[in-house]
Amino acid sequence: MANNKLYKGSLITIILKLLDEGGKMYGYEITQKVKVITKGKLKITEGALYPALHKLEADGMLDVEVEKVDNRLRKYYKLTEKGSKETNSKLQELQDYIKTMQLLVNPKFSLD
Amino acid sequence: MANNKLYKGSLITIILKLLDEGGKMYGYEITQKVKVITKGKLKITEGALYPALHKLEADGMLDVEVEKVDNRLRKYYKLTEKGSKETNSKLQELQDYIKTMQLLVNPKFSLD
DNA sequence: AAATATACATAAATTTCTTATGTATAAGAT
DNA sequence: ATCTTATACATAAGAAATTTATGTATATTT
Repeated sequence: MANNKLYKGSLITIILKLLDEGGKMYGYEITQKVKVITKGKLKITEGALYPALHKLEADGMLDVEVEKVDNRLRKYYKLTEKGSKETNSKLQELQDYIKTMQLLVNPKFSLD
Repeated sequence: MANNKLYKGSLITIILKLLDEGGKMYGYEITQKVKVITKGKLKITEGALYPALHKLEADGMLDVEVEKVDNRLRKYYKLTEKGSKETNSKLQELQDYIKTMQLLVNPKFSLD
């Protein structure tokens, strides 16, 4: 993703949040959107993205709708109700993670 | 660590930062310190911690010093100069990660 | 005509962590 | 006295997420 191991574990959160905003998106579109938003700093690889989308679908988080545009296939994904709840949960986990990490690395007060 | 996949990839950063503050610490001490600072939210397991310490040592980030206290063994680790630089680098990566993730999940402005 | 972009997919290998297990001493509880 | 918990290290099997490497196919740009 970015030669930065901290992104490990973040892919599902990113996908869910983009779908939460974007309404419905297809895989390739997600990779491009992430590139634009992060100004190229973060690149979602296909080898990570597609299995992640398949897993989210299998877990009932996403619904799929296949379309053919310019004779090319697109698989549009959108959040199910379950996926919408999961998005909120994942975003909360991200906020918790950030708070906890800042506790660990920003020792404003001595805690001994 | 916390049933939150976002912590994946964070262990090295946590260890390095604690050693940066603590001067020298031994493994068990690190697990306890993390528990205290995070009020029990984050627990470093031994199965993750010890291999991580060994790897950091092998990579020249840490120096070891064995001590015997109350007839029990302690392996004190401290940052080498290389490890000190790596700490700064890892902390920068954490700030970058947080900024990028906030860009992705806090769409203050429409970017289309 | 060749290279790049769009659009999907999977499989082997790697990395990181969990879970389980093992050894050994010290301290606290019953 | 004995059992449990705490202190202190260690490793190995398995799981999960991702990287890297391929593969197919059509459209667009050079």
